[in-house]
Amino acid sequence: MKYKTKHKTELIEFLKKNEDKHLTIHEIQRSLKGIPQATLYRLMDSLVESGQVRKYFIEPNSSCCFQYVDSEHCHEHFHLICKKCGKLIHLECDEVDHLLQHIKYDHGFEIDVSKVNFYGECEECRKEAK
Amino acid sequence: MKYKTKHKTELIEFLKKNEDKHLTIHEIQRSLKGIPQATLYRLMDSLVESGQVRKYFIEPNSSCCFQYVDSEHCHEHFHLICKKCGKLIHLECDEVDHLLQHIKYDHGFEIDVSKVNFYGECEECRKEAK
DNA sequence: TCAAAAATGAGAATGATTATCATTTTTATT
DNA sequence: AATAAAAATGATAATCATTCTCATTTTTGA
Repeated sequence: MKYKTKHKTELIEFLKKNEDKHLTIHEIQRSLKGIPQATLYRLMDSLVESGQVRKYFIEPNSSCCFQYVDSEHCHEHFHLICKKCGKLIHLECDEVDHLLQHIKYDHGFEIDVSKVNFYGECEECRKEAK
Repeated sequence: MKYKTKHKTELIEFLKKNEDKHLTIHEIQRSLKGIPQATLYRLMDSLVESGQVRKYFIEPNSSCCFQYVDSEHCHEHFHLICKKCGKLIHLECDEVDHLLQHIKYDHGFEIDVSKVNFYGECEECRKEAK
C-alpha cells in the first residue's frame, strides 16, 4: 500500500478514533459501509505490516481483532481472557516486561505477545464461584 | 465418548506411541487409514475434553495440533511454541511462577496454565533469520 | 499528459472445522 | 441371549474466515 487512497485515509481515521477497542473485520465493515471486504482485508494487512495496527488472535478459528497502535501511548500487552464470562483484560505491567526479557535472554526465545492469550478466571467470576 | 470403540482404542494407542510429537488431524488420518475425518475430529475432541490429549494452535487459521498427555510424567508448565519450526519447548522456571502469583494476587486473575501457549521464535530460528 | 505501478472490487476458491441425520454399534438390563 | 436406550458412526453438506484471481480503475512520478 504505497499510494494514498480515500479508503485508507477513512480507515485509519476510524481506527484511531477507536484505538481503545479491538475490532473485527466485520465490525469495521459495519461502521465503514462502502469498503468491500477484500479491500478491507488488504488494507488491514498492510497496516499490520507497517506497524500502525496490531492483529490479535483471541479465539482460535474465529475472526481476529485489530487495534490501532499509538506508539506514544500503547505498549505491547498480553490478554487475559476469562473462560467463564469471556471478558478481555489488557495486561500491561513491569512484571510482564521482565518475564519477556528473561525468556528472551535466558531461554533464547522471543515471544510474539500479540499471539499469546492467558486463559483463566477473572476476579468477579472467582468470587462468584465461592 | 462413553463407549469403547475399535477406532478409539486404535487412536489412543497411536497417540501414545507419538507422545513426543504434535500431530495434525491430517497426519493422524494419513497414519490411521480407515478412520473418517468427521469421526477423527469427534474422537480428538473427546480426548481433549477428558484431558488425555492437549490441543495446540500453532498458527492461527491453520490446522491445530494434538499431543498425548502422560499425566505421570507431565507437570504443569507453559509451552513455548516456535512459529517458524513448530518446536515445542517446556518452560518451567521461577520467573514464570512469580508472574503467575503476581497476576493472581495483584490483578485478581487466575491463569489456567494448561491452556496458555507462548508463541514466538526459538533460538535456532532467530539465529537463522540473521 | 502518460505509462508504470499499485489498488480495487466482485466473486470464486480454499481449508479447517462443524452440523446434519439416517444408520449402526455399544452397553446395561431383563 | 434378547432388547431397548444411549452413544458413536460415516457420508455429505454447511459454515466461516480468509485468500486468491483477474479484469478494471486509480495513483503517482517522470
